[in-house]
Amino acid sequence: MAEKFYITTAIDYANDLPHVGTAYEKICADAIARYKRLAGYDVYFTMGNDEHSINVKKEADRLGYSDTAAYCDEMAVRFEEVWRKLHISYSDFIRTTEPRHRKGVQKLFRKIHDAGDIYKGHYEGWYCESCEAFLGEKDLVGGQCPHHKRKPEWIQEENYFFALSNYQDRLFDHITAHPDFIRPESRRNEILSLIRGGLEDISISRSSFDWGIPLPMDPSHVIYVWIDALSNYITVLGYGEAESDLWRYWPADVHLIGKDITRFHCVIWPAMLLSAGIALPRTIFGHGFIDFEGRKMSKSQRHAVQPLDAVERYGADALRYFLLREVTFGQDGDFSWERFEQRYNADLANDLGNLLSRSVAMAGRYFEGVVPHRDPSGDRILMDQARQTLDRVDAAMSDLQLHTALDAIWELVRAANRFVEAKAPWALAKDPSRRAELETCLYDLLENLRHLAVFLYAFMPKNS
RNA sequence: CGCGGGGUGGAGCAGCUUGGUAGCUCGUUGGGCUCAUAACCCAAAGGCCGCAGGUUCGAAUCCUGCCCCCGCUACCA
Repeated sequence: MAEKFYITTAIDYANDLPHVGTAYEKICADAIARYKRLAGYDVYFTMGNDEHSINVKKEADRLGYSDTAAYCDEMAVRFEEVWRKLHISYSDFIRTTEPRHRKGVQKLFRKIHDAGDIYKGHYEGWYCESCEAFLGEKDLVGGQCPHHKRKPEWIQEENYFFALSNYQDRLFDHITAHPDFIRPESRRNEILSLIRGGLEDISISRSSFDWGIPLPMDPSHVIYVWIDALSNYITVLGYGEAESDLWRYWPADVHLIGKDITRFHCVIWPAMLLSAGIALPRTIFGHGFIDFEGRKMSKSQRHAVQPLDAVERYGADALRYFLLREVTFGQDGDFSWERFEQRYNADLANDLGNLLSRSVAMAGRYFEGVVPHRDPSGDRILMDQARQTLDRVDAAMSDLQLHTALDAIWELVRAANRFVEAKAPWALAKDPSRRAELETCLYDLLENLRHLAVFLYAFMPKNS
């Protein structure tokens, strides 16, 4: 039985189409998932849409939908279309409005409740309607919301709370004892200092609107959207069902998420799992953001790139390659058309494309396209290089260093181009007595292309 | 004292965990080859690795202080 590997991506708000930053996360996860499959693992890879956000409802209202669910249905279709065009090989796509999710969330909620970690309390504070959030005294400037220049209202609400503070010490100990629990290290440090500063209980229900999953013990409240969303990682494995074959994939080996939501994943989610008596995930990896032309992407300013624009112009593999190679995994990166075209031309077209082109042309010209035989006594320069590349790629992928893996592969590409220069097969072809050398040279080149195709499969599945 | 990220040849970046001749891509200059996509290969120029101290035989890499840029506060991964 193959060892299992479970990787998840964050589920996305269904109120707008994914931009390149959103796609980046799925592409990274897909590369990891494909690599693991190639390495023989039994991989499960999930993604989905988060549909219970109040922002989703507002967007549906704005567009004139009388039924928010109908809007979500359409968005789910469009999201999945984008992911398919990027060749994202996900195992399942979960939507938070699905019955299986609702059942799972309520089950988890009940578990936490039974553990004594949910209580009813009052929530009160200054509420800015424009921010849709409570503001602390120290946030106010002259008694006003600093962003909207208006006086917030004092609101009191009766809410259910999750006793997050109960888990402060256990979380801290777990993170300290497991260096790979939160990655990269900078995020880990951030979370540790956050916990050190003390955790407060959080409000986990809303009664001011009904777009969401009702509390099992009080249907007048809906469950806070983050509790709802985080649960997807287990509901997609059938947590809400009596029996699920998929449960063998838990715990997750990697939760791949954006750096902005590390707090939810590294504090609240593990605390929920601890409370419910469920095993914790192995690694939570917070990747960086992708800027566009040097500036943060923004939907309102229409400063963003649609992944499909890039796919139409250069193909999915080119976009995947650019993001995986150009961005140091874990850090922020920048997408610009200029850089993209540069990478495309230099790496894909010239280095790799030309290598393929010249190799195949020579095989055709000298051997009528038939792969020649190798002289066993010939040197193994290129073969040895490929062997080293395999080791380097494997080490890099085990450590989730996607950009390093591609670096290593491209060194092999350049080595192959150098190999051609060194062997000068066009000169060998003019000398019949060196026929064996020529055959070996071409054999090695073609064999190397085959190796490259395997190496590149995880990153560029279409063309490899 | 809010939290965090970054400052490396003209541009964009890696290296920093586990100190020991500063590396990659693009660009520039010169050369080579002709199988191939005006491609590919070789060579050269170009950096006091933000600043100042400290630890060390030795620091881009560890420690301390400072400066500058960016993100978190507005839908957003």
